[in-house]
Amino acid sequence: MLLHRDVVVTNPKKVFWPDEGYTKADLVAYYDRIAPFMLPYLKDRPVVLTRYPDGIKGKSFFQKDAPEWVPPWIRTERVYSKDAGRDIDYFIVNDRESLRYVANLGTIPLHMWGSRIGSLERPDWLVLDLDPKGAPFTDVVKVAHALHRLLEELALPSYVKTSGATGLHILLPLGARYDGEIVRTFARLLAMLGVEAEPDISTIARPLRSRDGKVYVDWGQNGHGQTIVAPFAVRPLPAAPVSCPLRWAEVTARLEPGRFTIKTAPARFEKQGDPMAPVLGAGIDLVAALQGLERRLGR
DNA sequence: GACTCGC
DNA sequence: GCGAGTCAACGCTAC
DNA sequence: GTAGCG
Ligand SMILES: [Mn+2]
Ligand SMILES: [Mn+2]
Repeated sequence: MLLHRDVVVTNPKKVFWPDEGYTKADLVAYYDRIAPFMLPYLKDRPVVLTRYPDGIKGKSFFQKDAPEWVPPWIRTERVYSKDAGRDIDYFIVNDRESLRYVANLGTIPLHMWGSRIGSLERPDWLVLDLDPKGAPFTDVVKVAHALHRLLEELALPSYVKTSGATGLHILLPLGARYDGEIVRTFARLLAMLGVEAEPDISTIARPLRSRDGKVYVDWGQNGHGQTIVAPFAVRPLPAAPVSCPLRWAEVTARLEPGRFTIKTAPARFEKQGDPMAPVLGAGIDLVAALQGLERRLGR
């Protein structure tokens, strides 16, 4: 492997979260400490950085294309973008120093593809993103439970995390077994069934104005080049909350997603381990799942 | 945040 | 050596 | 073709 140099934090005392006084050094220290839990998810995936070089109150921008000047030990992978009509050299964050490097660029959240280099057309998970738009978080919990019940009926394993902001993400393991197009279709079907179970409080309608007060069941992040906020990613919000893997038993009306921050999350996972880790393991049998759904519709 | 350019 | 200027996103659906 | 959304 190319020789790494240790990433020295530039401007370590720069305040990134003014209300709390958290600094850029705090951000990098968090990513450094959570790396053992976070890196398995990032491994071999194109990532999208959301950079806030002047902290959460400053101007931000997305970054997909790694500049020419990144050090040679930073891995990048070239992926053709049809829409942009060009190649993009995505950052690949497979080790602690690379994570420290992108954090030092002022990256607060990292988003990641659902698929890996070598199997870019076959995602490792299906994701449903439950987003309250003016809805109470307790409604997000209700919709999550409706989906969890449905998935249990179908004998499908699922894992849940906070988005770090106001929503929840439900992931099903796929093990890169299926083409993204099929996955997308199945995700839309699951989203529709979730809304069917909780029609008064959820929707799959895309326009923001038409979903006010409801939980948006977003299946659209399943697809080529689509991303989700990585588990353990930090959000540019007061208190520096993080996307936090949960046990299903924790998903109750009393769940407070804001409790999980760069200050509280590391101890939690060092103590309890990561309940979402199995999503990276063996994938479900989609054909059997569709047969199960057919039986269910027959009743 | 980090690079390049002009002075 | 310094300040100024520049750059850092795309995929997809619904209309 | 593109506005809207993530
Ligand atoms: Mn969301
Ligand atoms: Mn700056």
